[in-house]
Amino acid sequence: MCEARLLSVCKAVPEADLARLAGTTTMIELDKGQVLIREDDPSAYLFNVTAGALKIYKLLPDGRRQVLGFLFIGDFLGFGGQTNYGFTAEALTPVQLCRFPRQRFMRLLDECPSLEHEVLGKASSELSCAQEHMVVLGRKTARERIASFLKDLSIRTERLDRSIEQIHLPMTRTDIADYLGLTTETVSRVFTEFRQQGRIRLEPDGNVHLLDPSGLEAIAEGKEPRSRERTPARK
Amino acid sequence: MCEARLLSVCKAVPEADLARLAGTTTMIELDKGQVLIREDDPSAYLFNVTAGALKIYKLLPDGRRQVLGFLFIGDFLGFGGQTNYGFTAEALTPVQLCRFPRQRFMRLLDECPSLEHEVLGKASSELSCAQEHMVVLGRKTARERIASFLKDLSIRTERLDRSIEQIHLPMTRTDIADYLGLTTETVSRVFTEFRQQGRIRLEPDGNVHLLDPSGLEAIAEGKEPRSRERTPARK
DNA sequence: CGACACCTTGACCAACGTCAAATCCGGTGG
DNA sequence: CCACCGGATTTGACGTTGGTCAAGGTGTCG
Repeated sequence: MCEARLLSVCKAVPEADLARLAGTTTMIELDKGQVLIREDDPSAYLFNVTAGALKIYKLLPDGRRQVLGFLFIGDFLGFGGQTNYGFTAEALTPVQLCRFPRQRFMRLLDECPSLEHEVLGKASSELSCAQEHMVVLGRKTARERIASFLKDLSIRTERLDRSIEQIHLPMTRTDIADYLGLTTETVSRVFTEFRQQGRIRLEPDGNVHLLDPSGLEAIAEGKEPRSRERTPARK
Repeated sequence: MCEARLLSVCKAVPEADLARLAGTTTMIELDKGQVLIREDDPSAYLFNVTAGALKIYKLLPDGRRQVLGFLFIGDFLGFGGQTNYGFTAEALTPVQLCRFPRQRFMRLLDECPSLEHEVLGKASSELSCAQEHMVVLGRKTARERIASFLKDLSIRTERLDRSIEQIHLPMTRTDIADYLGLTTETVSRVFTEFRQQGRIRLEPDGNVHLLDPSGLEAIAEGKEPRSRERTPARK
């Protein structure tokens, strides 16, 4: 009977089965900075975020880090690797989650097709997000990456709150850099550039106002004039 | 009753339901270069590759391209965007596919939990692949990207054929570049470097021999000293 | 044999990374 | 209330990886 139920996978579970789900579910709380799951650990549990924000990331042996995404209320966490987690998850803020034992949850899927539908839907939309992010990482410039990032957060914020032109960044510049395949310095420089251009306003507490959403949108989509464009040969 | 059945999602369908699935399924064939689905088109069908290879990609307005992946026999294609495709799919070789009407297929999922399990499994493992590729795109050098690419193909080849140290590249250098977030020139230069170091042998028909799998593995994982070359060139 | 698409190679260059230092800011303790 | 500390952020100078541009090579097919 959690408050986030309408946002979570649980919304797909009919009343009759809800008790069974609840019986095996534990409420978990984490402080900022605490690690929820560790890459390559056996995936004994699945989770549903009911409050707060997390980052998930993978590490290379030499310490390079790729942040795969940020999770907020309603996000589901755990599918992917069949037997072991494929990434580390760490709290960006104090976090509250529902924890489901993996085996039990999987068994419940058999008996509750609407739940499996819901989970498949979550997996599909995560896959879409991942594919969109590949475009960002593979083909966009630093400015385009930052603009895409701000736009994405704005859209996700919109789905929860209603304010679309003010967003909150619970993560550090380093997290953003590791998400976008950049360095903190580059992230900082682009933020400064956008600020000086009047496109955003940065507050010290991590709030950001999008003063020029459509301009950011244009940059994000690569519709902005770039110095050199691939146009039909000029000679 | 297709030959690829044991590799495809259909393997999860019990005999009883198989007729219903078959009744709505069409066999599709494409020539090299033909487009199967186009980004943003309504997703009326889902597909299962039964022969050949395809690439899937997204385009930016100015023509920049990100190849999201390559599909081979057994790969499933179509989930993701709920109502429209999220990418274009184009044949790299002559291709054969099973085509399922989306609506019908979705309805069949309700009645056949093992099929839905299978699809969810495919979606999950695609998500894992996508996340792994984010690390490649966001945090690896050109050499590491190429080494990762060769290793991935080697592992996928292993699952189908048995040869792990000889792989085939049905795609062009440009496709590889657009998959790895590089340019054709860089891909070509790294191939040349690996060839000169005796790590690979390139044949004109697209076959590649991995002469030094463990060296490539080390490079792919970023375990290689970031400095200069290694091992004497064997040519 | 020639056209064409693909691939390789070379010279140059710029976007972004690296390294270093200054600044900001929240928290802590006197 | 204020001085101080440490981590986060910003800013600047400079370097490098990989992109750009251009030319030439190679294989295929009609």
